[in-house]
Amino acid sequence: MARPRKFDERQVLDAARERFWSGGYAATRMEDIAEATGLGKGSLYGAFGGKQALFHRVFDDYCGSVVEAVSRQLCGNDEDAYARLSAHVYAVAAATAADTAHRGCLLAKGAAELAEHDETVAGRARAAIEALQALLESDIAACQRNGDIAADTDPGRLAALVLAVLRGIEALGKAGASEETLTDIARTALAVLPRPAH
Amino acid sequence: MARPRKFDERQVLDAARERFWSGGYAATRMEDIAEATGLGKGSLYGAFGGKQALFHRVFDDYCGSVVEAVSRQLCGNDEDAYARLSAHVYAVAAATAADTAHRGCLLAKGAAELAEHDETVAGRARAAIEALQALLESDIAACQRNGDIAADTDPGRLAALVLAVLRGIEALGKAGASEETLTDIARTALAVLPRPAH
DNA sequence: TCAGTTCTTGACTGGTCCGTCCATAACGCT
DNA sequence: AGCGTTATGGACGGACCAGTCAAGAACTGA
Repeated sequence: MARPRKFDERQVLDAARERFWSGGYAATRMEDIAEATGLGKGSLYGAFGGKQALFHRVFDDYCGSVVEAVSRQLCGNDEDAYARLSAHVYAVAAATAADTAHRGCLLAKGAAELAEHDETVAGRARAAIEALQALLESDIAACQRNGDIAADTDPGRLAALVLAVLRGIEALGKAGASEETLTDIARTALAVLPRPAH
Repeated sequence: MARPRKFDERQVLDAARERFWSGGYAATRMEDIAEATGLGKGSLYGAFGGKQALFHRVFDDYCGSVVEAVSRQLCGNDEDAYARLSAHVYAVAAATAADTAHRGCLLAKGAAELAEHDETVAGRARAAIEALQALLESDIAACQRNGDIAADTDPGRLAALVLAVLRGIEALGKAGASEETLTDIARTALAVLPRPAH
């Protein structure tokens, strides 16, 4: 009936994410995104509404995909729960160190720039953080059931601590800490988690 | 000989910091700062050179004052080293929770927005982080000498971990974590630090 | 009091950027 | 093929903003 879209929405969102991620919200121009995708500005506005709406869409997608990725890394049986936790913590350190451009995480960057004045961004960031904490808590509880972590500590508190360490690794990576430092932090954090008495 | 300045440089820097802190670099207009201080734009440019130069100045001052404040909190004799460490960790959690506007720390916010594209900001942030780590390490070493923390763990690594936790507390606070959560993280972090065997 | 220097102010410039608009293109249905 | 509908793309409007400039103000030393 009507003229079909020539572009793939997914690709446009990916390109937009790339731009917002490296430049930040304020410093990214809609024209940058238009050029990056080959679209005209009219199409961009027609499809997504405007700069803020586009960012919200990108931010939502990003938060969702982060939570989903962590969920895949942390869900499983009790026997491997500690191995999954350990792998996840090291993976965050490695990924942060590998991010030589020091862009950090879009979740952190977007929240830092906009959360104070944009309730939508703030709410979405809060929800993502809570989801991550819940995933960690459930994995840590599994570790406790399997005897890999002392059962006398509240798993929620340990999860909050681990989450803080992970976000801290991000932050230090952005400030230029070396891969060695970040890996050391990951190792030390895992090492200080309370082990059950034998 | 010449006409003296009517304004206090310190007050202008404070006002500028306030604006950059809540709005971010890109979203703050030089005119905002001019209005906040009652100065004309010409005076601002005459005294500080430009927007970027002014931000660098503000950022430098902020980093310096943070390091200095932490230094005051953490330096002292070995007997009180653990008490100082503990007080500092709780203080960061409390300060983050008290920051209801969720602006976080200008060091983190400025680095998040600009470090990728501004080598001066990146370098200054890195230097500040290293200074904070050194302060923590020296206090933790004092704790070890005094028998409050197990001496068989490298103080540098513990310091890096504590620093990551502190930065993580900041990040979670910005994402909307409750005061209770933040205080719990502080408590748990202190609790998991290795104690010497009796 | 006058000269010389530095500070102040706000209007102005040149450029940037968000968002709109419109002429045109592509498609399916009848 | 003709028509209605939706997508495209680029030019345009209007607002905003960093930085400049020129005219005048404030001060000191002679």
